[in-house]
Amino acid sequence: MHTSTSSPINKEKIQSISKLFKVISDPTRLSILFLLQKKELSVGNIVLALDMEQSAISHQLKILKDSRLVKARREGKSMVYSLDDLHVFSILEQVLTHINELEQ
Amino acid sequence: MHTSTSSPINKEKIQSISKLFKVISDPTRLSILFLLQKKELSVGNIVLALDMEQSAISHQLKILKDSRLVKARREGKSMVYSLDDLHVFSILEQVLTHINELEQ
DNA sequence: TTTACATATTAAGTTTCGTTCATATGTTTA
DNA sequence: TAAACATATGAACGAAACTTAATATGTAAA
Repeated sequence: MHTSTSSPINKEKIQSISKLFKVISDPTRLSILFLLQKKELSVGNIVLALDMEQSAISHQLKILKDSRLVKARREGKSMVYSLDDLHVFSILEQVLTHINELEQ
Repeated sequence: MHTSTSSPINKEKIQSISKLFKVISDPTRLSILFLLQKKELSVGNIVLALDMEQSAISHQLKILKDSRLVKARREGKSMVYSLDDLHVFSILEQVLTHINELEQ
């Protein structure tokens, strides 16, 4: 099947795709996504896991949330984040396969 | 199958993945990749198709080539570029599907 | 109802990145 | 071999993005 026949690639689509890739091209955001694959986590726990400033993590979480890749809910004083887009994660796994193959 | 069991995600892997995504997160480079999916093209033809400066295209082609996503061969006075990594293109197609689903 | 805790937000500072301009390199043709 | 053509390269500029520092907001506990 050709992508070109089923859905032509116009400029808007290029923009959408590049925006998505830009979001998941930052190491911090990528790390957060891989962390959340295992289980949902509070901001504090993400900060601990990645050993970064709380403010930096919050900024990146906002970008992930605005892109609808993660969602958040309040739990007492904490905010608990989890993946909101499993399809994107399957893309990440495919890339991991790609990287692993390159290593060999 | 868990990625975490088959291949743990360490910092180097995160860096590799983010580098790859960074390369394909630029609209110009993405456009070039989609153009080359259909057929190989000379620099001049890519310039015509995207209506951009020759220098800008050359710079982006270099980045794509350094990342081993495209390859080049000389043909007379021209350089002809083609995809060098079909696996990355299958990732792009999956993303296209993702985008198309979001539209509906 | 203060105080402590957890996260979000704003602004500033620094770096990274893409484009443009000018020019160099390489190839063919006259 | 000089001119024309095709592409690559280096420097400079502006914009975008990430981090940090300071502070605001929201929730629970004392």
